Amino acid sequence: MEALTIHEAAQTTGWTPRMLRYIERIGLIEPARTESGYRQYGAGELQRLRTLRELLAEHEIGLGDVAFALRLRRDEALDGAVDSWLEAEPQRPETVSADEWLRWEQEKHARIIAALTTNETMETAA
Amino acid sequence: MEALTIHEAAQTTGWTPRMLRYIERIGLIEPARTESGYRQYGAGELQRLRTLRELLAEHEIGLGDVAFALRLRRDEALDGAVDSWLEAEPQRPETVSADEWLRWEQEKHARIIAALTTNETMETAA
DNA sequence: CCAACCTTGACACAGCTTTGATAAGGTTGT
DNA sequence: ACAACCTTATCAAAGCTGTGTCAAGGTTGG
Repeated sequence: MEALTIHEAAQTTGWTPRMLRYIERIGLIEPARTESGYRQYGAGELQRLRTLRELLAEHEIGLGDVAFALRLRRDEALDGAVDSWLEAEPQRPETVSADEWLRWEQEKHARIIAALTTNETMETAA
Repeated sequence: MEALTIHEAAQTTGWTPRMLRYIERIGLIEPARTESGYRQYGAGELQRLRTLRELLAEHEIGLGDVAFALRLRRDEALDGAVDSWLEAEPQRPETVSADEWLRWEQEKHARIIAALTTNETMETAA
């Protein structure tokens, strides 16, 4: 036996067994099962359970939000529909020039990397 | 002057004034205001209100879901964090080498003990 | 100046989400 | 063979979402 049971996994990750089942039910983490149906949490799942906790805490989001993000990623039609609805959003302070927009897009990637590789709040306050 | 008041906008879009205020509160559609604070719905907003209805109905999602998608789009750090968490999704026990597994097993007990002594919110075994 | 709008704020309620507890029964290791 | 796990299903409670309605007061147009 190389995987942890649900109680062991709960203990090492800080969740409760109940929540582990719930997290499975909403499709976030689905551990393998033994012949007889016992859940088996492997190292990958344990790691993801821990980072999931951090994700929720650091950004004040809920499990349902992550589940929705997953749904977006799996349902291309939905993703496109939502995205194109948001795309039309005329909320920007003022219409930016094509130049500014291009630059924004180019810097976007760098900002994401930065956000992921630093633990600090990025105060690149424009 | 071609902007509609909240009641007029509600009637032409199928929402209620109450919901239009709610939709504004969660950041989805924020109409301009007159000097005295009256909401002014323009053609663009009316169109978006109608397509928002379709979006929700066609994909069985809620306003909160769209609000979250908007948040993702505005908060790059959050978007990156969620995305990278989901990225690791296909991780399964067998993706981990036997070496790592062995080490994991050896440390398992210590981890559980540590988790128990540093996190007393889980006094299960009730 | 008055009716008919608008504003924000609050109370209310159904329904869904999140989480716990408990029951009835199967699996496992010693 | 028995304790200590595991499973699913169900009941329950706290909290959030979506929505209506009403109140107190400001704005507007005829």
